[in-house]
Amino acid sequence: MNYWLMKSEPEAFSIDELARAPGKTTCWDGVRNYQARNMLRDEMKKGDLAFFYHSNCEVPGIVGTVEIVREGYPDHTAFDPDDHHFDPKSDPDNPRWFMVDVKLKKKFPRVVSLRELKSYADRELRDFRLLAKGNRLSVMPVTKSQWRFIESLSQGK
DNA sequence: GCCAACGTTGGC
DNA sequence: GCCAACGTTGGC
Repeated sequence: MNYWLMKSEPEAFSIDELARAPGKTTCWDGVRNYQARNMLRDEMKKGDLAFFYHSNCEVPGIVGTVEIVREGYPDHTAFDPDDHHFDPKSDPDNPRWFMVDVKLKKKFPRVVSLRELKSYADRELRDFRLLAKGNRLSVMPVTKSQWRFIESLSQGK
């Protein structure tokens, strides 16, 4: 089993919206970056777990966990001219963009903020991709030890 | 709203 | 294949 981190702008889609969604499940659409696409399409497996990260907001940080419940399949929003994520270059017969389905596992009792995560950048989170210089990936791998550490942070104060 | 750091596009 | 111009991301 592998671990991941997935970013979403809460203004576009927040963890509370996921909690209200039917079956607490949603398709993770709109990823338009090839590196992230490859992970969604090829590497994420059913049963994998991912952190839900709120980006571009007042307190950016990790707000909970989700489970991958459906593996990579074509992102249909790329085919819809009226959709914000429409991409004329994605052909239904040869889709360029992919998505997975995720189900809410747990909303953390508190936000583990980016600011807090950064305070461990020289220690437990030394190689955390989120903290790497210039990192803009919206989907990225997390190691097991990083996962455990951040989960334990979310339980404490 | 600003802007640095990227990624993509397209002319040549 | 180079690279300038442009668009996006996302913290602050």
